[in-house]
Amino acid sequence: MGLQKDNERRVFLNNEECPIRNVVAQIGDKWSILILFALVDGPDRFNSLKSRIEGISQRMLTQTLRDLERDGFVLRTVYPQVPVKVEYELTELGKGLSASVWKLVSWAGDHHADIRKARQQYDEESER
Amino acid sequence: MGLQKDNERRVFLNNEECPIRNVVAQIGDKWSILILFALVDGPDRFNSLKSRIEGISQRMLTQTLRDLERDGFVLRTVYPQVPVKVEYELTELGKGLSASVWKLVSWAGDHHADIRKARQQYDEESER
DNA sequence: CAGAATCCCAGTTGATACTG
DNA sequence: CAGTATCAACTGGGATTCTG
Repeated sequence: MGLQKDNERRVFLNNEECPIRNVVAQIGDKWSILILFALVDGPDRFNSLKSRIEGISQRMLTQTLRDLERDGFVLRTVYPQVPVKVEYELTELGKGLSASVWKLVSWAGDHHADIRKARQQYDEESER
Repeated sequence: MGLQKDNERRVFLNNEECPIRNVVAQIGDKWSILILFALVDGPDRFNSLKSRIEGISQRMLTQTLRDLERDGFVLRTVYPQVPVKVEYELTELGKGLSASVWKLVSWAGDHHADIRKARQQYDEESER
């Protein structure tokens, strides 16, 4: 797993086998999770995604979709019409990932107030 | 929640209230999760952490610990001896976060093979 | 419509040296 | 021991322009 339980537990980096760096880091970027969630309702087209995901540039949407496709989370289908139509949808793997990430986001949502409070308190204390 | 269910679901960015950007993005950096996991076994000292987390620089360890402390995930205790001793440990909030992240990492671990396979396949296909 | 290609800056990170 | 300070290098990502 890349995480090993030794006498002294060590946490590894640069380990090809490590899912933490290899997967979590992959979706820890600025846009992956947002795209994943934008697709949970069903397939969607490039420009539709672009308009639904606030603030994303076309460059980043393309790039992040490619990465997600590469990892098997997203399926890209081209319909050869004029003009061309391209649909993106979650694979089964992608749905699993989304569900799993969703739990984390839920936790974050539930504890968001605590975090903001801690942050505020920390900032106040460090001012003095 | 920052995520809203409209007729057309939109995903927001730059929303102060949004836990996705505010929390997940916070721990989506290069080191936070590693540090969190390094602390699940119990309190640890600065230099011990540094040696257990492979590849982290002292600068990044300091900085990331500060951020985690600010968010209320980590507690920092200074023992005024000579030389000084500083211990870091997870707060209750931090334990909750770790547990929650752990589920995601577990999922990643379970499906890591699938992801690597997809990645390999994608790369092979794009070579031609 | 759905991108590909460039350019370029701002923020992040690493390396190094110094300190209470 | 546990940092802080500084500077250089790297890189993610936005803006813009062009195309099948």
